[in-house]
Amino acid sequence: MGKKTILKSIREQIYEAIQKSIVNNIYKPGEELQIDRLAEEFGVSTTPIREALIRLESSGLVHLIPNKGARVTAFREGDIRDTWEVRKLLEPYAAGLTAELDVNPEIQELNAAFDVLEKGPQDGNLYIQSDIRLHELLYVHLSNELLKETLHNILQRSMRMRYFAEDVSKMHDQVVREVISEHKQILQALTAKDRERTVEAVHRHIENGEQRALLAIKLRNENREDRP
Amino acid sequence: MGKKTILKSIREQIYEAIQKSIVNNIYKPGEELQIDRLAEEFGVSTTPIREALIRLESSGLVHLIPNKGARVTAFREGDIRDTWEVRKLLEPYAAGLTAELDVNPEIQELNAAFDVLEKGPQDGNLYIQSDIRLHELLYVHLSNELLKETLHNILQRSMRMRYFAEDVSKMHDQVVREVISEHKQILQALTAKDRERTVEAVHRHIENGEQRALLAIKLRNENREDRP
DNA sequence: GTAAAATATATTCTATAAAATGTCAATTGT
DNA sequence: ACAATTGACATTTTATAGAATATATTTTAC
Repeated sequence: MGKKTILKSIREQIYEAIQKSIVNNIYKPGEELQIDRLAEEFGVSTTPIREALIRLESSGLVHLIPNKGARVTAFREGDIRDTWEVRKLLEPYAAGLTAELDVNPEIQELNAAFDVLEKGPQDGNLYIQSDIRLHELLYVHLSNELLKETLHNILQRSMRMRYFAEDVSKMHDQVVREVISEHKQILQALTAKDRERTVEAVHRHIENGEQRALLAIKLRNENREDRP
Repeated sequence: MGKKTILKSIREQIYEAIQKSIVNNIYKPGEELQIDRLAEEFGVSTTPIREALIRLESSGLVHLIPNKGARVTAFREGDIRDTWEVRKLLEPYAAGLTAELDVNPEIQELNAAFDVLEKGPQDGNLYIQSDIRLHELLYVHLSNELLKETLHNILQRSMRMRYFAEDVSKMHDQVVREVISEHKQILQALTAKDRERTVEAVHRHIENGEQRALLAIKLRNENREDRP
C-alpha cells in the first residue's frame, strides 16, 4: 500500500531509455556503450545494463562483440537500402489490411495535426510525433502479432536512420511539405477504405522516403569529409 | 596454450542449446524453464542462463513473465496462420532474388538428397536436414542482412510449429512425397534461374505447408481432447 | 621488435534482496 | 456446525548487486 510499487523492472527501464537515446541519435552510430559507465550513469549495477544491451542487440540497435563490448550499431548507405527493402515488403501490406478496419477517429486526429503543420510555423516536435503516429496507425490495429512486432522493429531502425541522416530541426520546408502531402494521400485512401489505393500510396511514400534518406546521408557524408 | 580455449561464450552455447531444444520440441510449448534447474543441468551459474533466456524471448521462442519466470512460448492455430502470413511476404521474394544468383553446387547436393529420399526407405533425419537446407538456400546468399535475419527468425518459428504439429517420425509417406515434389519444383526453377517461376513455386509450397501444419495441429488437438 | 607485465573491460559466479506462491489455521458467514 | 474466505508465515524463485575470473589491449622493459 504505502510502499513504492515498481511498475517495470530495472532492466526494462534501462532498455527503453537506451533504445530511445539510440533512435533519437543521442547515442551516435558506432559509439561505445561501456557497461560500467552506463551502470554508474543510471545508478544501478551492471547486471540490468548487460541484460538491456542483450535485448537491444536482438532489435538491431546495438552490436555486441564478445569480450570486447557493445557499440551502437553503425550503418551505411547500403543498410538504408536493406531496411527500406524489407519495409516495402511489409508496411504496404499491413496498411492494406488496416484499410479494411475502422480507424476513423485516429484519421481525424492526424488530419488535424497535418493541417496545423501545413499552415502554422515549423514545429519539429509535432512533425515527428505525427509522423510516428501515422506509421504506427498502419499496423497497430492488426491481429497478427508477429507482423506487428516485425514491422515495429523495422520502423525503429528506419526512424533512427532518417533522424540521423536529416537532422529534423534543420529540415527544409519543401521536404516537410512533401512528406505531409504523402501522408494526407495515405489518410485519404484509408478513409475511403480502399485497400489497393492504400497499398499504393504507402508504397510510394516509402520509396520517396528512401530517396530522401539516401540523399540526406550522402549530403551528410560529403560535409563530413573535410574535418580535423 | 595448453589451456582449453573457449570458442563461444557460455551464454552463446546455452542460447544455442535451448533454442535447438525448443525448435525440436524437446522443450514443449508452455513448459516452464526454471533458471536454477537449467543452471544445474548445464553446470553453470544462473547468469548465462538468464541472458540466454532474454535473447530467446526476443526471437519469440520463450515467453518471460516478470518476477514469475520463463516458459516455452505456447501457440495456437492462429499463430500458425500469423507466422505463415509473414512468411508468404518474405520468403518467396527472397527466393526470387536467390534465383538470380549462382547456387548450382548446392542445388546438385539437394537434388541428390531428395532422390535418395524418394527411392530409399523413410529417413526422418535426412528428410529434416534437407528440408532445412533447402529453405536456407532460399535466402542465405543474399546480401540484405536484415532480410536474412528476419527470415531466419520466422523460419525457426515455422519449423517448430511444423515439427510439433506433425511428429515427423510418424509422418505419412504421402505427405513426404508431396513435400519432396514441391521442393524439386523449386530447385528446377532455381536451376533455370527463372525468378518469377521460383517466386510462384515457393509461394505454392508455403501455402501447402500451411495447410499441412494446420491440418496436423487440428488432428493433434482432437487426439488430446480425450485424456485424463 | 618481441615478450612480459600491467591495465582495462567483459564475463561469470556467488550472495542478498524482493517478489510470488502455497499452506494452514483462524475467522467469518450461512 | 460447516464451508468459504482471509491473512500471516514459510517456501520457492526471480531480480539485482557486488566480487572474482577470464580475456583483450596497451605499455614497458629488454
